[in-house]
Amino acid sequence: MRKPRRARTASFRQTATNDESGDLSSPLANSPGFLLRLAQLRTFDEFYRSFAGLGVTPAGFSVLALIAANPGVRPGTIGEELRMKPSNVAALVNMLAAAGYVQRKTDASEMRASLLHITEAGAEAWREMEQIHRETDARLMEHLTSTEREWFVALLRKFLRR
Amino acid sequence: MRKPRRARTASFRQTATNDESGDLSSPLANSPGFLLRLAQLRTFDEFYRSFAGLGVTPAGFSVLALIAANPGVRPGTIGEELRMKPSNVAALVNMLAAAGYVQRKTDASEMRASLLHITEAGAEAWREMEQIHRETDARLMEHLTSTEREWFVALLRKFLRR
DNA sequence: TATTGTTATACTCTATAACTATA
DNA sequence: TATAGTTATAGAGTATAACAATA
Repeated sequence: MRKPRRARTASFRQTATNDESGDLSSPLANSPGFLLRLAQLRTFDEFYRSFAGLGVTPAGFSVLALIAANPGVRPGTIGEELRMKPSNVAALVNMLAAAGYVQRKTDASEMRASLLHITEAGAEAWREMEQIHRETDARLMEHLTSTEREWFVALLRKFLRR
Repeated sequence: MRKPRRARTASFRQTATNDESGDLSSPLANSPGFLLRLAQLRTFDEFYRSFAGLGVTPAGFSVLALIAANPGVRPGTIGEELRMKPSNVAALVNMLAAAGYVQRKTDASEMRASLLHITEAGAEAWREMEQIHRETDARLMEHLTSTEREWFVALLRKFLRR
């Protein structure tokens, strides 16, 4: 359920346009798509560093977060929110259920749907993870000023709006 | 060498803090790590949409870009720059070589190293891809004003600096 | 017949290990 | 012995297909 993450260091110094320290020309150094890819790699690295030993992946963490904040939420809703396929949501819920963090119930008025609830153990684990996650995000952003952080999040949100 | 990408729609409307349109509470809606993850998913979706039929993945594209811009570059340098393991760089170079886009030569003064060069066919393919990539990035950013775009890229670069 | 969800499985990407050749 | 690169392979994540149950 875990995943090691390690890689030779990457670096993108900022110069007028693209190049790197030595003499390497990086034609993608200003490509938002490429930069987002590297940014997410860094994000996962930090996640695994913080959550080592907790037995959760980023995906599992995000599913648990949604269930904790929305008791009775349905798998389909989680999939839309997190852009996961229904089958993969089910697999993650299975793992969370096996860990004793989550329970499936069935909606009396909609017998097809299953309603996801967090258990007491799940709520406790979530409280701990929430704290670690806050610290992880803080570490991710530590090179930015507080104004830059606000802009960064706001721009990411606008980037995602459709 | 391709990869389909499709998912049920995700949406994060912006409100004061976190919630979603209906009534879903999204505790991660302001988490940079989570937002970066979604942003990259969108990036890959757009990439595959644009490059459908061209037989390149984002990774292969980025390797070709570096070789095109840096004739004689070495696999190790590419790995550092793109945060790929040496073994995976080799596999991608194999694919690009099989496509006739890239050639391996050996450095006379460093017989261990292999120097990567783009072929004529590769250069031509790259010119086409470069154009498509520019359009893809433009589409990605179309919801942002030009000031926001500059900020977004600048902040991503700063976020990645170490 | 369409929708919701689950299981099973195939495919792709990334990481690790073993190996060759050169320094 | 350490470094650069490659091959082979295992593991994790994601997608597709088939199915059951309900609407």
